[in-house]
Amino acid sequence: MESMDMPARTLSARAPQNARLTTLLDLLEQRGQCSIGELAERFDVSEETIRRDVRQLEQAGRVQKIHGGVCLPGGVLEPPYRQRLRDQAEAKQRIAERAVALVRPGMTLMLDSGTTTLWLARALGHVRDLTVITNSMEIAAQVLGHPGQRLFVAGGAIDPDYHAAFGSEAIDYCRQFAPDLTVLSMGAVDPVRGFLDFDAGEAAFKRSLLPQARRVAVLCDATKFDKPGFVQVARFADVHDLVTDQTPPAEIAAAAAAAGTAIHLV
Amino acid sequence: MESMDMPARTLSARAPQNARLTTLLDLLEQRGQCSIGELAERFDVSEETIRRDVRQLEQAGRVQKIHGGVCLPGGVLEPPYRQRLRDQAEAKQRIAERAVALVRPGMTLMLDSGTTTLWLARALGHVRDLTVITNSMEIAAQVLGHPGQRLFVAGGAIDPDYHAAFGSEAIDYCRQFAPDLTVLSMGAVDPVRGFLDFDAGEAAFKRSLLPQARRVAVLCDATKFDKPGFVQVARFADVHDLVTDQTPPAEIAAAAAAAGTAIHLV
DNA sequence: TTGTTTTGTGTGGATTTGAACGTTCCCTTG
DNA sequence: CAAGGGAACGTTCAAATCCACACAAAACAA
Repeated sequence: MESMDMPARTLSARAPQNARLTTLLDLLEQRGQCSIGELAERFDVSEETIRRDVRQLEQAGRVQKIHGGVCLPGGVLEPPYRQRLRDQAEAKQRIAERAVALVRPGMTLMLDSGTTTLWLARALGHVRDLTVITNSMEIAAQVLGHPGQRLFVAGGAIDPDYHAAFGSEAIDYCRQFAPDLTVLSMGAVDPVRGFLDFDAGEAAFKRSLLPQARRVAVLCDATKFDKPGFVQVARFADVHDLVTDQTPPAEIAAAAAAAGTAIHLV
Repeated sequence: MESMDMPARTLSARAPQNARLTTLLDLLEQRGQCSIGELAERFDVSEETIRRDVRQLEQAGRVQKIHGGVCLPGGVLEPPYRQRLRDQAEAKQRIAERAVALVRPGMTLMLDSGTTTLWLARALGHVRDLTVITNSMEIAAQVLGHPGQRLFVAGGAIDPDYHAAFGSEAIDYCRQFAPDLTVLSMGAVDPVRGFLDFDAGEAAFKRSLLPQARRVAVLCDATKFDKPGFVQVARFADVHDLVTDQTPPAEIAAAAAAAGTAIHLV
């Protein structure tokens, strides 16, 4: 396994063949972290052998190497939501700060799950007298830290990837609200099919929000313009505001103009 | 490296760096603030090393440096929530670790909002194949960080003091589940009236959980034994297990024994 | 036997740690 | 209000520790 011409992917899916690797993982899950020397003594092998094992497990994403030892993945320095925030972080943050201008004190806001909307929730920290409805646990945690903001959460089964509820309970719960502004993040934008997403459940939830909203804003960075979408969420005519960080392609700009969607650049 | 007969939380000297950061954060959540010298002595490293750790954590936004020590971020506006979390923190943590013994892999758990149940959610981090239902945003955030645990959240209007949903939507949502174990924290215990709480809404939510549960456990520290309650939540006969940190007064012990409530001391 | 995989050892490089030293900040005293 | 003492802070540098790579020995299978 030294040379890199063989894909290390072979052991990532199923359980490791080596008995020592499984025992090591068990030990880690029991203890949370171990030092290299400790493990070497425990298995009665050299420290270098342990390091090789740890390297394999790290490539498979099962553990995390640290100086002096090994621990379970999910570092202390990065709470889970921060990891996903890193992608296109500057662009998303700028977009979120621009979107704050769409919000007035006293408004009722619906924020769907998504990293860009999470940035928006953060940027709204100083706005008082706000009512926020969301299906995202991350956004809920954020809003709870903001004094003077009321929070309503759509519950149900929580998707472990998105940390949000997309089920029928969440859809039914949101139907009772008539938010002044509904803010959505989106997986892709297509000049013909409008706003698209990759996950069917997520898309169905977002679609259900459209009829209730007085105004709909979509936040997306420029990387979404040349991505192939999967499930349709909204047409251009459904969206009043599109906040993005780069001038969209001509076809998209034309479709937005024809449908009356205002484009806000940052 | 010493033997590991100590509890996992009090790490032996010379643990890997990441372990120190984790433990430092845990300590800070219990105490609210610590001095540099105190931490250096606690971890048996130089003060300079602690300062370097603190710098890292500060850059990650997890702590805040102050002259002479370190404290949790958030500043002057301390929500009552964090105060309760620190109150009797060691006792609650010990109680939570004892309560882990009531949980088996594969179980479905209902955890109500409360600082002791939040400690339990933390202590359950390494238990695989668990289904958790909760109305607490804090517990939800905690469980989302645990791989292999499914999460269902009861939503609705979120109480800004408790960070949890107590409304009729939450009650209705929880009615569909039949958890193997329902864990409640409680505001007070009375030999005659049983288990009591201070908030009517919270009490109504907890009461609604009792008929669904196969087994009910109450976690409460000893300070709850001589507090005057306000709203009744459950009788002794409704509760199968009471986990606490000190021998309860004779009247309470007698009432528990008469009703068949098992008392677990830590 | 031969070839492959795993393990142990040695070396150079990288990271972390602790002590020393100059600076900054807080608080008391005049 | 200013000055000064002292504690805390950040920086620098040497020592210790840890890590990755290379290569040889050992275990194993064909």
